[in-house]
Amino acid sequence: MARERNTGTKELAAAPTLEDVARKAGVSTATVSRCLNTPERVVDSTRRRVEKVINDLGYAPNFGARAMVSKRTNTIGAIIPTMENAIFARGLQAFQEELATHGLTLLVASSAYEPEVEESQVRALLARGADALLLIGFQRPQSTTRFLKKRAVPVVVAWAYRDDGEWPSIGFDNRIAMRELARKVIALGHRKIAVISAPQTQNDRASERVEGVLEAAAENGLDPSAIKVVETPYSVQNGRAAAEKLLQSDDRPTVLICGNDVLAVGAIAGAKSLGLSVPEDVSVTGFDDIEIAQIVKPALTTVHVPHRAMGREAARQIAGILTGKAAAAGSKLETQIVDRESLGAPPE
Amino acid sequence: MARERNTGTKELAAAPTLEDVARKAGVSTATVSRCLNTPERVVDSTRRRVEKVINDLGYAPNFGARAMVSKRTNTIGAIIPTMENAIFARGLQAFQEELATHGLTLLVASSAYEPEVEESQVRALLARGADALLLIGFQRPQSTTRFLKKRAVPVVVAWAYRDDGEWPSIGFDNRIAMRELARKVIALGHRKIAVISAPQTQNDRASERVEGVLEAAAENGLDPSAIKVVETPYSVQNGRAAAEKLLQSDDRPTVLICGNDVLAVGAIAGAKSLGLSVPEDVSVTGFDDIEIAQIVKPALTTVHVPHRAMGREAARQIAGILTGKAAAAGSKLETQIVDRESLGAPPE
DNA sequence: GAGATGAATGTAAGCGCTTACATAAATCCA
DNA sequence: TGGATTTATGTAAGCGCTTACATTCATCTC
Repeated sequence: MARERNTGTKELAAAPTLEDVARKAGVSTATVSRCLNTPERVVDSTRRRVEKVINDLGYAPNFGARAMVSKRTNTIGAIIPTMENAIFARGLQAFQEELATHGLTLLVASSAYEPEVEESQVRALLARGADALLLIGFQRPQSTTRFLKKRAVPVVVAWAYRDDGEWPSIGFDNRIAMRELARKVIALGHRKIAVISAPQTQNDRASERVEGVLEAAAENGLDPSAIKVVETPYSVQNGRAAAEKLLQSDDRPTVLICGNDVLAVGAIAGAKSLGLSVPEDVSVTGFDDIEIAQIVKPALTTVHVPHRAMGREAARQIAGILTGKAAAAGSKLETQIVDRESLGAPPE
Repeated sequence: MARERNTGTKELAAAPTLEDVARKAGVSTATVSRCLNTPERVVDSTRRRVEKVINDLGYAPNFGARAMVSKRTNTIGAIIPTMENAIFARGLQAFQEELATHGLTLLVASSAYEPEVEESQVRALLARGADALLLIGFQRPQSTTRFLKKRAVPVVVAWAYRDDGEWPSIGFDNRIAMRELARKVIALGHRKIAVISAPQTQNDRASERVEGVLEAAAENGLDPSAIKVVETPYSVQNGRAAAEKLLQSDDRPTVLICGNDVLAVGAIAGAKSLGLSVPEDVSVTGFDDIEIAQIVKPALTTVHVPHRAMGREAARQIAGILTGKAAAAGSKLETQIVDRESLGAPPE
């Protein structure tokens, strides 16, 4: 009677299978499967009996087996650079919520900003049957792109926008957004500008933002090469350290343009620790407009990114591709400068 | 020659299979499988040939098929209440890192603090083959517990500690931690205490923290029923709104004890918006000691939770269970009050 | 009331992989 | 040099599921 299973050293009780349910309910596996997938095709009395057994046994269909035969997992993979800070959290949440309304499940992996990790996550997610992928930014090794192309996986890129990119993208133009902010900074009279950026290699968002600053400088007759650019991974601590170093140099900048809000919050802390007040002695700007930007004192002048709209739209386009309704066209979103307290005129 | 596949409307190119690789490399599927799993059992020349084909084809083994036959996925599922704020981020990151050193992969799902969502996530994660689960806190519907017991899945609970719990837990005693903090508050002279908590139903961390406050009050001869407890979901906005309401009441509390740092940061903002200064007019305390606690002005007096240690230890115990080395014993961690600026003596 | 119709259920193939077992080839030793 | 041993590779079963097709049985229709 008892089936011979689980003879190894494993402690996990063997999960009940479709067949277990079928046997106990006195029906065929096909009927059980139908109860799960097309209940209207099973007569009530049978269905109730089967459902009871399913409950009694604590049965849950084996996802792998199901995926293997139906070739569809309704799972979308997303690979974000980090979970540590809030940069991607809100957008991802919205992405998830919107996916759910289309019956899709999200699987998240984080690459720690390492291209090789990203590639292995891509493989892992596809092996797990992800029907489509959400990636951040365009910059990645050829090998990853080639692999993705070969597999012809639907891919959507977010947090960046490019209309001639490898894949449709839902995002904004990082360069232009930052250029606008830099123009505003320069218009206020700042001439000694320093930038605190994330490492620019393999991070197009970071490098485009820096470009934006340099462009605005050039436009205004400033020497771009005179702008100090410090690179350091996104973290409050790093932002603080970078700011302290920059502000202790002989030729102190009057403004610190930061690659994102996390660095900017650190920069404010760094300025304060040196006894400088923001924005009277030195101005600080951020990018992203995450929650913390409103909380820090002085509140951060930053670039607002429509995170939720971006996540939602990305999910919609993916759902569109998967149902064959529409080839995703990408979508360019607008950012907007949020004027708060941390940016003022330069001293004197 | 070409295999007949992918005849549906799907756009996804059929992923290459083991057999595709085998055919192209002129070997059997068993050999290809061995190249992947036990390369030392394949002669060099063959292995190199196979590896080349694997690369050319962009082959990645189908995870579902693999899991189905090997009964092991090396995947651990974690279900956290929310990804929105940073509460769980750091601990989860450490959990992940430690899992990786044991060759285990993390799959994260979030329940949005909804018990039914949690249960469905449990099922989804197990269907996906999770070898073990990390859950937050002990409180959940019977049905979920029953299901988990029936399946005999290894489960470890974090962010709470109980030595007589259903499962081993890696965490701390929320009640005692909060009681210590409340004692300190009362010792400073506060008598009009209000609590801003997350909704207590189905959240043992929240309810135990509230209990801790009431206990400290009772110990000190205060009437626990005189303590106002406001419940609102964790968010800065909600914390702010709750604080504003509380601080505008006739009998204004002199301290707002908040269920976590996110609410506390909101509470500080609320106090300020009413023109009250913290801690001179009203004190505020938090719980968790997330990054934001040091950034907000005034810096938050809060309970430091060893997030990273907790995540790491949870991962170790899970790895221990899975390798059969050790039955997880759980582990009680110590929290510690961090004295910063937001808690002072009551006014007058 | 006999054949047609349709609803409910069963049968069995096959998805991509691992692995026990079978076989073939290479190496060894007296 | 021939049989025993070792090493490399192949063969095929079976993991849990879905689904096309086959079967059974109750209802109709004239």
